[in-house]
Amino acid sequence: MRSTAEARRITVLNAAVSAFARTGFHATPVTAVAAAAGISEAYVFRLFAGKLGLFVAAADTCFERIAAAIEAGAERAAGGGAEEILDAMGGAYAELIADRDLLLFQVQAQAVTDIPEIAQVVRAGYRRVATFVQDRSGASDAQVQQFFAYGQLCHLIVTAGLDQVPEPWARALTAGIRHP
Amino acid sequence: MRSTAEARRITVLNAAVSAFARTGFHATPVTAVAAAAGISEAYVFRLFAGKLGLFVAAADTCFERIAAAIEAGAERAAGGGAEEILDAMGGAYAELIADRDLLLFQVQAQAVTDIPEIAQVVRAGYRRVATFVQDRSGASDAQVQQFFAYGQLCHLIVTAGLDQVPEPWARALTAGIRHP
DNA sequence: GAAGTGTGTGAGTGCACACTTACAAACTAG
DNA sequence: CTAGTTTGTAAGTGTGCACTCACACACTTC
Repeated sequence: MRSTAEARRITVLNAAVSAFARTGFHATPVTAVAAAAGISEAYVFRLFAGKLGLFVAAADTCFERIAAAIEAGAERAAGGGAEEILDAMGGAYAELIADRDLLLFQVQAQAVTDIPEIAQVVRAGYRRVATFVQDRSGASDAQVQQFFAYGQLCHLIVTAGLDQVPEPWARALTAGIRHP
Repeated sequence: MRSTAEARRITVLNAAVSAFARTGFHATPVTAVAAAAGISEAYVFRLFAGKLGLFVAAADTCFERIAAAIEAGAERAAGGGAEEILDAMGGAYAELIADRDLLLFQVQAQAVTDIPEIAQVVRAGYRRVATFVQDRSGASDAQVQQFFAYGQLCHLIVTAGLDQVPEPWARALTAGIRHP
């Protein structure tokens, strides 16, 4: 055996997150994912249940990575107050999305929530992250809400490239946002 | 003449905003827009410079409507403090996106900013709205930033359908958000 | 060494869709 | 009433892409 199917699946998923992040669900041919993973298109279809199955699996790993990063961030502020923990989580998240793939994938996933299977995995992903943030930080509802609001602002900053715009309105929107 | 080209363009743009909002740029065939507008696909291509030209034009009208709504909201709080004006703008925006088309279109547009022409029109749209909010409300940078952060949170709430989720984490994220 | 199982692909198939072209009908100007 | 302009469409064309199938190679088991 050249490789186990499970190992291939992981390779393909990494390629898929990257590819879908850049061009989105509908504009990304699975040939592109296959090429990036170094295998044939046909085998991708054997490993996953269609393009949709691949996207959903990629979304799953995406949220898993985000949850793990936030969890690790929280560890670093263990014992601190709610705001300190939230801040540490935010910092860990900022580091994680420095390569932009995870952030852009979330944006792409949000854009195709008209497909029920995707809407479901997006909700499940945010449920996982949000409950963890809430439970682990012990922050108030309002604080948690603010945490996610500024996270979403980060999506806008990156997709619209606002950190490259030297005008006052863009400076106001990007001020103090970590590493977008 | 059955109709002027300019009138047709407006009809088509309204249909385009609706259609693109639902299924996004790549998954929306221009036949769908043409059908919704009640004309032939071929004529859409005569009225606009390709599918991309149509999308960009639709984005333009989208941000124009948003700016107009916020402007009208600001009028209602004329003479008030920064926070009152911001609040009135937020209320006007919340009313505007009750039908979801304008909100979803923004999400779709953000997802295809890998296409330079779309990135440009998105930036231009936010420039227009953000400068107006900043200038007209007289609010601080931080207040303006917060305004947009919670606006973006609204996108998440609607696309993921969080207002339909009766769990605590979802309640925390949606608390106090106006009419998503 | 034969039979089975898991890994992998080349070569299709069929369809959806962006965009074009040739043509027709309505209206206008003189 | 005719020549020109504008509004409008039916019927293509070509291409990209999701998905399939028949087939081949590697490895194991007995």
